[in-house]
This record gives sequence, C-alpha cells and structure tokens, in this order.
Amino acid sequence: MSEPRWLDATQQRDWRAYVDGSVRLTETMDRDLKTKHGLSVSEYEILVRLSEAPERRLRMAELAENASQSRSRLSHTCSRLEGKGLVKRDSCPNDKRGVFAQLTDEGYATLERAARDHVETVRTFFIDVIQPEDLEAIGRAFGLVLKRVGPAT
Amino acid sequence: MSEPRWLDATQQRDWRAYVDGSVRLTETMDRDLKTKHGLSVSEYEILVRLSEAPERRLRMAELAENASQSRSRLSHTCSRLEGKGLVKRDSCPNDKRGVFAQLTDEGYATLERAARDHVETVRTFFIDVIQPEDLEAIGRAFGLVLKRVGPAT
DNA sequence: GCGGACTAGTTGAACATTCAACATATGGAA
DNA sequence: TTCCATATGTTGAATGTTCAACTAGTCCGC
Repeated sequence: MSEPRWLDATQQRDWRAYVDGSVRLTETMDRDLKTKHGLSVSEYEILVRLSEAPERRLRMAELAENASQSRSRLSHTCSRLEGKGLVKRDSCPNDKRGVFAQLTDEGYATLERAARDHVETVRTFFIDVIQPEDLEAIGRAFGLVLKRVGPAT
Repeated sequence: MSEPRWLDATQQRDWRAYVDGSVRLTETMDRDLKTKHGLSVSEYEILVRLSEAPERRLRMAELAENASQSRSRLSHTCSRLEGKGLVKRDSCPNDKRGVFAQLTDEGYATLERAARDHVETVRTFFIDVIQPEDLEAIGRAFGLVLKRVGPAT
C-alpha cells in the first residue's frame, strides 16, 4: 500500500468547514421544519419533487432517485406520509410492478406552507451569509461532485 | 404574513446542487467507511476528534460539540464504540459528573487505517473534482454558516 | 451549609433508516 | 411458449437516532 496523499492544511481546513457546516445546517433545517410543520428534511424533499413532477406524481424509483433516497427508505417514508394524508399511492397501468406516489391536495397545501418558512431558513443560515460568487462556486463544485458520485445507490 | 423572498433561479440551482451533492457525498463516504472499516461517518468523526485531543481524550460534552452530535447520540454511539474496544470511558476527578472518552490504542490503530482510505475517498469525490478557488470559496462559505448557526444543539 | 437553579451524562421508548430477503412482473432468448 | 435474468417495490428485523425523563453533581446567593 502506498503512502496516502494527505490533504494540505488549506484543503483540510476547507473540507472540515464544509463537513461541520453542512451537518449543522441540516440539523438546523430539520428542527425548523419539524417543529413548525412536522416534516423531516427528507419528507420535505419528497414533497418538493412530487410537486414539481407532471400531475404531481412520480414512480417510486424515479422519486427515490430525485430525492436521493434508497427505495426501501422511500417506501417506509411514503407509508408515513400516506398515513398523514400528504401522499397517496396509485398503481401503474402500464407496468404492473410499478407504483405512483401522488401528492394529495393536502400534501400540496402543507408543502406550500412549509416552503414559505423553509426558504426563510435557507436564506438566514445559508444564502444571506454567503457571497454570491461563493454561492456560485458551491453550485459549480457540488454539481461536479454529483456527477462524480453518479446515480443513487 | 409577508410574501416570502423566494430564491432566484441561480440561487435555487446552486442551493439544490449543494443539497443533492452533499447528501450523496455523505452516503458515498458512509458506505465506503462502513464496508472497509465497519465505521459510520459519525463514529469516524468521533475517533478523529479524540485522536487530536490532548492525551486522546475529551469530556463527553466537548466531544459532542466537536463532532456536531447531540449528547444523547454521543452517549449511545460511545457505548457502541466501547463495545468494539475503540474507546473507553473514564470518570473525571475534578467534576464527578464528568466522563472522559478516551481513544484506546486499538481505536487509534483503527482510525489510522480508516483515515488512509478515507482521505482517498475525499479526494476522489470531492477535493480532486473541485477547482482550488472553489474549494476556498466553500471553506469560506461554510465557515460563515457555522458561525451563523452557532454552537450545537 | 441550605436550597434552588443549572450542568453532565445516561437511559429507554419511540421513531427512522438500513439491510437482506421476498413477491411480483417484465423482457428477451432458446 | 418456457425459462431465466433482471427490475420494481415492499417487508421485517437489526441497527441508529431522537426525545423526554431522570440521576447525580456543581454553583451560587443567602
């Protein structure tokens, strides 16, 4: 085994800032969404992707991919969301294995309410504290990361 | 309630790239660490912080803060790590409420092995795909985010 | 040195996520 | 057609995490 290529001091510092910052940012948003709207970030993410899909519905596999979740996790989470009446499942006529997750009107309404608060949080803790050029750099960088890691597991 | 200040198209794109990218990056690192060394990212993080502390030990509260975890979570995770023999707990002489988490030799050895692989993963999926200026921007940005969200919950 | 407010850390139950196994359906090759 | 490899989605058990309650110790004003 060859000697690992350790990070230099600057890389180390920047990488750590990212790790710590992103963990705490997520935690902040999670608590915020949860206390105000009873949603976790990943539930919120599911509602967002559905709301943007044609007819507000997606096949489970595609939704899993969009929301960066495993199918199993999505399946469980969808059951929970279904229990809350925010999503319902429909079977797919073309492919009998398939299942559509459909955003309900109540789900859409909940999402609308949540999004209003969420965007404020995102601004307060992220957008508004970051230089516009740095934000662009972040977008560029994580776009590449996304390409590099490839499609979801 | 006033109209929310929605993100513009660019902000939206960059924010989303970050959200998706970071979720998948974490997932990638988690699987990597877990399959090769049986550690989750948060366990790894704990070992790292301990290894850097004087005498390789820290009070639980401080460790929780450093590793961005709740005390409860740390307590459970430490029990697991103790079970694996990577960490042990010592009581604190000064403050009888206090507990030190101490990295064992085995813990240090495991960390050393894990770190060698981990740094490769970090390079492959993050450092090496990002322009150095963009990495600096990330460090700068998340440093500010970290300040903004304040100490851990 | 008493009493009340606060801090450290743990615990167990509720909840969420992962993992592997499963049931079902598709699609193509022989 | 039949068979087999592959894809979809769900399930339950094991594992992790969160939440609230709790024990125990410290701090500080009186």
